[in-house]
Amino acid sequence: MPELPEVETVRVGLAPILDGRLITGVSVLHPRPIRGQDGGADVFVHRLVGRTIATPLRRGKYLWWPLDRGDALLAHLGMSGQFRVDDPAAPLQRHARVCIDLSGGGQDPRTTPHVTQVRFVDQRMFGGLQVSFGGAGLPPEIAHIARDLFDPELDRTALVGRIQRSSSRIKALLLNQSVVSGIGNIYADEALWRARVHGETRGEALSARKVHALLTAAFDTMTEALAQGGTSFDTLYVNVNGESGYFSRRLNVYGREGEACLRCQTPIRRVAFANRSSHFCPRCQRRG
DNA sequence: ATCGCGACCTGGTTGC
DNA sequence: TGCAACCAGGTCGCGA
Repeated sequence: MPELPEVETVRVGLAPILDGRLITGVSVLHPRPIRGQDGGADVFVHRLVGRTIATPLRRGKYLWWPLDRGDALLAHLGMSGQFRVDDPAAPLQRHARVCIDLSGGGQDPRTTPHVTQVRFVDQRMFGGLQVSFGGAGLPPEIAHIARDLFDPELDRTALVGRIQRSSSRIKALLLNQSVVSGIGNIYADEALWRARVHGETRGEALSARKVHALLTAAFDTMTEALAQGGTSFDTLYVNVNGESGYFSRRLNVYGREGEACLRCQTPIRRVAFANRSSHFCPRCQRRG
C-alpha cells in the first residue's frame, strides 16, 4: 500500500521522535513481522534494547533507523504497515505487532515526551522489521533496491538508458524496484496518465525524451502527494499520529474506472496487469 | 531476460 | 441475515 510519498511521510514524522533516543524495551506481540530476523524474537529484542537511534533514512519504500554500532533497524511497511507514536499507557491498536519503548531527550523536548512508545501496527502483516548489520550505509538486505527519484545521487541518464534498452513493458519497469524504487501501482498509473504513455509500451519503443517526461511525471506526482501527506483511501494508511493524507482526492486515473478522463472525457478503463489492476485512458494513452 | 502465477495475511465490500 | 467470493496500494520465488 504505502509507496514512496507515504513512507517518506512516516520517515519525516518519526525523525524528531527517534533522533538521539534510547531504546529501553521491545515487545514482539506477533512473530510474523520479524520473520526476516535471524534468531527470531529473542535476538531481535536483544539487539535493540540499550541502543541509541539516529535520524531514520529511506530508499524507495524501505526505511531504516541507524543504531549506534553501525547497524540498523530495517523496516518495510508492506501493504498495511504503520508506525504509530503513542504514550505507552495508550490502548494498543488492534493490529499492533511490535512495541518499542524510547526514553531520553528527543531533538525538541517540548514536543517529544520523555517516554514514548513507537508501535509497528500491521493488519495484513506483509510488512517486516529486522536488525541489519550493514554498517553506516545501505543495509545489505536492500542492496538490490535501486535509487529512487528523490535520491540526489540518482543517475537519471543511466536510468533512461536502462529503460530504453529493455523489452519489458514500461509499467513493469516502473514497478521493478531494482530499476527505480519507490513507485507502486497507484503512482505508476498516475505517472503514465500524466505522460500519456500506455503501460504496455515496451521500454525500447520509447524515446529518451518520453522516458524523461514519464520520470518527471512520476516525480511531480509523488512530490504533490508528499505535500498532501500521502495518499489514502481509508484508515489503513496513516502517518505516525494516525492521520490520513489527502492526495486520494487528486488522483487522476487510479480507482476511476468508468469515470471520464479529466483531459478528454473518455471513460477510464481498468485491466488486469501482473496480478493487479491498471487504470488508463484508452484515448490519451495509446499503445506504442 | 521476462512473464504470469501463487504464496504470504486480514478484513471490508459485494452479491447471491 | 448468512455466507462465500472477490478485492486491496508489496515482494519474493518458481517455472515457463
